Amino acid sequence: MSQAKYKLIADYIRSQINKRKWLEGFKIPSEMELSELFCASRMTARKAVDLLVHEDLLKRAPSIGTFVNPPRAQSSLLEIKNIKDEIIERGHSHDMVVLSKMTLTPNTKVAFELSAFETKVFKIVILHLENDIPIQLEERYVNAELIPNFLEQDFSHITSSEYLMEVAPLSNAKVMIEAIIPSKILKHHLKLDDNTACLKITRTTFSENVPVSLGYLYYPADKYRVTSQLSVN
Amino acid sequence: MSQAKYKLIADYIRSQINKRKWLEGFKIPSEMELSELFCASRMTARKAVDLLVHEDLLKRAPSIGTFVNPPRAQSSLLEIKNIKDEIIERGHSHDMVVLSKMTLTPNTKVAFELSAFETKVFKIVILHLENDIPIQLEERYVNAELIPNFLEQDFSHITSSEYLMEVAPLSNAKVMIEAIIPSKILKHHLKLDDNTACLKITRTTFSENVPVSLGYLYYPADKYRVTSQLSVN
DNA sequence: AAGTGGTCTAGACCACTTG
DNA sequence: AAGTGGTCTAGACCACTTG
Repeated sequence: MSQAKYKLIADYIRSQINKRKWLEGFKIPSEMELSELFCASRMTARKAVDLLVHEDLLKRAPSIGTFVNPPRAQSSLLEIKNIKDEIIERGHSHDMVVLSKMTLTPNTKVAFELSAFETKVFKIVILHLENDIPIQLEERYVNAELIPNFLEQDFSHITSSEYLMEVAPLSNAKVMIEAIIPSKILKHHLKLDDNTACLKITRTTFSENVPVSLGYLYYPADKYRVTSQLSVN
Repeated sequence: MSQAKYKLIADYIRSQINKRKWLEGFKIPSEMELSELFCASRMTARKAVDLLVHEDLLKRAPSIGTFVNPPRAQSSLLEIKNIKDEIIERGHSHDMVVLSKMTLTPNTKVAFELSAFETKVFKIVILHLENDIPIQLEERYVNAELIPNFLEQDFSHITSSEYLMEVAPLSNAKVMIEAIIPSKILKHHLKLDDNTACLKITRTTFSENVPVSLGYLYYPADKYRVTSQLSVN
């Protein structure tokens, strides 16, 4: 299959950045230079740059040039996106390691959030890797009555979000973002040193206003941040 | 001020959607029709559509047409609330201590965010107290050319947000949330112990798409977290 | 004066879905 | 066969910053 020329140019720029040949603040070749380099018209080179500006990888400064933005995984709070899609969109590899699976009687907090006072809940702990580097530890509780086959899924291939989306389409969610000092076990799984904090996102998801799942998502603070654009009107 | 033609076309489409003349699922005029309607080339009409596809307002279906998307998920993180209003709403007392005020030549990062390559910026550092307990350290940079009287304000009585809102009404903002291990000086000002992380919110605010102000807001992680409700549709 | 990104034109060929 | 979006070209003029 053949790629569009502007995608080839974008891939080239992306790879220079990923390979750290072009670092933060680097002024990339001008649109004219790119178009000559790839025997393309300026509009085509420009389209490649447009793509990466939209991905927040580059930033334009009119009359001056186009520059590499600071690196870092980013995520928009607004979108209900799972970590896998986010990683794939960045063109990186995504892998999962299932650390544990169990059925249990929920503690007060979990029971309250899931309105699971009468039923058991399933718990899974999954480590998500981006290019083989830990990026998220997912600790998830699911109402066992609502999603009876949850534990039988192969969570090294399908994400919990994907499976839940299939069986209980998401209608809304409640999100909380906190900063924490990582516990020993978190430091171990996320390979954190003593100088790195941890971002904790707690997300309760609802299907038709019934709480289905509660997830505690832990991220290494040096590799992950949440971003959001907002506008008045 | 004159608008680019593609923006006019985009505004037209946006207004049709906002006025509910074009509803979810509606097939908008083809790129050829739009270009004829506005006496523009197809590439220009296409650029307008591109813009709205990126905003998630439209969706393309090759060979078929371009359609209006369902309304987007929304989040209360969107609310542009300042710390003072938040504290007052809780029925608590709010006080501010101005730690520093200065005029300086911006570093690369600040210059980028504020597009302040040619001008000086003002910097203020303010500690916000809720019931006499430190709740936010605000480090704010403001384009000195755009807001020339900024430093002369009495920031122990008016917040920077309130003043900025007066002189340069906010049109949109970019927000980033991170977790950090606090520096010594942060620990001191926020009275943090060694076991407490710090939530860092970076917010760039725009007035009519011109970046006006860049704020780094630091919160004690044990006293502050961000919450948000979001719903699909 | 030379270089930059921002915008725009008037064409072109393509693969694909539809009547 | 006619219509759609996807891609691409080889130009053009603009405002702006820089040497």
